[in-house]
Amino acid sequence: MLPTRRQQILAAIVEQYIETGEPVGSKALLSKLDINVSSATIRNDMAALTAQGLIYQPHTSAGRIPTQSGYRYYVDHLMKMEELEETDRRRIEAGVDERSGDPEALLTKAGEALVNFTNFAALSTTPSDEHAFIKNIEMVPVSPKVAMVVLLTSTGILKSKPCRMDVTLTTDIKQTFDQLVEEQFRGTPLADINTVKIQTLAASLGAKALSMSSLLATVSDLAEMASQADIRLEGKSNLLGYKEYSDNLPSLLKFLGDEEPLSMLVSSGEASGPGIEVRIGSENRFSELSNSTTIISRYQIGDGATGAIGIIGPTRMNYSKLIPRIQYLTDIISKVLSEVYEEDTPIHEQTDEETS
Amino acid sequence: MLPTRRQQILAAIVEQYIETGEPVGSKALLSKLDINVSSATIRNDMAALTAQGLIYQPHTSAGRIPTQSGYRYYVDHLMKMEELEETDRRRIEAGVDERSGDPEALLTKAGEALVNFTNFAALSTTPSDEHAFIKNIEMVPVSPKVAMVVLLTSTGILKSKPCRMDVTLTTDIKQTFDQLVEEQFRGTPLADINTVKIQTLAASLGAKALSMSSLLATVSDLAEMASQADIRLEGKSNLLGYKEYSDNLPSLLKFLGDEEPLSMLVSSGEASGPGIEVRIGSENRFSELSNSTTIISRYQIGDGATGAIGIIGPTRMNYSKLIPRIQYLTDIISKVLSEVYEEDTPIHEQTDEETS
DNA sequence: GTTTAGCACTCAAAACTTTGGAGTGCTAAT
DNA sequence: ATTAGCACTCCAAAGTTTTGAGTGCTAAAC
Repeated sequence: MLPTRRQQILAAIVEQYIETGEPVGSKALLSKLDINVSSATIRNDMAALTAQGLIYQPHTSAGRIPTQSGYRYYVDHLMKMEELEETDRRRIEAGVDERSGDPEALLTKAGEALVNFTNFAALSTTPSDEHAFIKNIEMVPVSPKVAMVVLLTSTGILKSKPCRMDVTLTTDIKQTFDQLVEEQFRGTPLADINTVKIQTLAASLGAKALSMSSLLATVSDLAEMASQADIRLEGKSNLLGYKEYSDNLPSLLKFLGDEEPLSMLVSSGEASGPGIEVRIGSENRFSELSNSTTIISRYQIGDGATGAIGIIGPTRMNYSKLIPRIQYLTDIISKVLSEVYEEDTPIHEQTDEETS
Repeated sequence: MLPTRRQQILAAIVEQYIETGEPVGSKALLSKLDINVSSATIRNDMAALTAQGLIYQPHTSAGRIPTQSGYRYYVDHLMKMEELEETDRRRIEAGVDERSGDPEALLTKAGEALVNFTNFAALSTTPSDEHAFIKNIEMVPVSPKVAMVVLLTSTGILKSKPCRMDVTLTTDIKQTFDQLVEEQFRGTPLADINTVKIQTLAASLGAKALSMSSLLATVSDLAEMASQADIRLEGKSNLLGYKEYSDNLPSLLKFLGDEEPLSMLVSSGEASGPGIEVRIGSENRFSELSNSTTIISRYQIGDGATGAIGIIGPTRMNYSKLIPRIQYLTDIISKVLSEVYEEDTPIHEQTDEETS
């Protein structure tokens, strides 16, 4: 455990550096920390902190900058979370004002809100739930050989895809398909739809298999699409301008342009439930992020589907301000989505009885 | 009309400058243009071209750079379109390989393809058609008071929106709605759906109006959403790195982040049909684009819906190479989409007879 | 033992200077 | 109309100087 004064000094260095972006010298600390020691004493402490790897000098005659471990120590032990003002809350709420409860729209809005109030890049994923099931599948003819197939899940995710048929569409085909949906798909967990299931199903159709095959393949694709959360990243261009990125912007932007590493980034957290996770520099496992911090927060709908939102920015970011804000945004998302999607049971049948 | 040699000189300056980005001097031209005059002669011609405002010098002792008018003259009179190699064609085709014919997916892919082969920012709009009509509307309950409403148009655009009900959903409500869709909406041109129509319709429902009102409002919203093309811009971050933007990148990116000016940009072209339009510098009406060129090309599905794709980049771009490529990409888009959506008539009824 | 004043030292950044060369415009000759 | 020749301009790159913030160390003070 660090002596108190050294903790104060480290905290002051981190906060000052976050604010100004300039290396912090002993004199500057003196005025910031009204503490009754001389600059020489502070220099001694700074030398000790440097030896411990918590701060470093960019060159011999410069002030100190926090190292990655320095930030980590600060976040873990020294940081005081900044309380949210009422106006902050209201601004965050306004940013995700999406009354309809469409999860995709809401998450997009949340991402935009993060981009706006953090000035970093923001990522968001739609909810995914291994227990999600198919609520409905519709097939609508669009032209003689093309039908639009639409799948809706219990978590409110809607995916659609055109299906190009091998044969001309007939009402017969549509009826067969609708029946199949009714008997085989509605209520089925997404996880249960796989190529094996689709193939055995096709086999059982006998003569009708031919006309159904491309439709079934489309259903399978849609189930696949709906079960994996999609991830989006916004505000990449916010990252320009941060001088810590001036060297390696191209490689960072390229990295962020790919979906795959991003979703690894999101999913690689502790598999545990909700919570906020701060990864500093190389704690993100990707070399492209070695001078970035990610703050990723998980939301949960009722006690079912989960997803994440978060930001990516330079390690020099205002942790004590951002963390509570992201936390609050996450809480709102959980709340709004839970209101709409909490009850897992389809109401179709229930209301049937009620009204009769 | 410019004398032939001056034309040659202007063309050579434009081409050389496009290639290297450096001001072009008289000696450099001498070797590029094997022409039997001395550098002094060329200098005289260059002085004349400068006087006419077609080229300029960044400073007294530098070579020449094309002005906006210089580029314009080049594009209008001097440029030789570069023929497409077979491999180019194939690469472009591969870039938009989207067999399904979903217009939104296809246009997104086309935008990505443009981003990749031009290294600029690319914009694309989904098709919009004032004669488009409603193909189908589905309403699927999601929770006791929320239904997902999905609208599909004759042009293959699918829009969905959750609708939060004032009352609990019942099968009765669903039946009423489905009947309404059948009788009032299916086949109706999108342009005919407006708040007046919705209100008169609601009035005619009598007692049922209350339970229908939010659903009808949602339908109205969806029709609105479906009738206006959405526009997307990709590859903004490609614009980093061009030194012509090093000053005013932030304002440019901010401008490109807004949808509204972008759609004005796309729609402000001559209202005429298909065709490719090159706007250089201030020919784009926005001050933020004063050192950018936009190349915007319109595609058309059959003889109905139209949309646009295009690029935004610095005025220093390879016009003779890009224009034919964008043209070719446009042709492909038109062709692929026409194949699927050309026939405007719903086939539901036709096939009914065929199979009976 | 911890703290402090004082001083020599270091080094990056900014300001300034030097140099080289590409390119021009002009003039007088062809 | 074209050209050779020359004086001139001015940027860019490289080199130089100046400045000042900040350090580490030492020896004295608490």
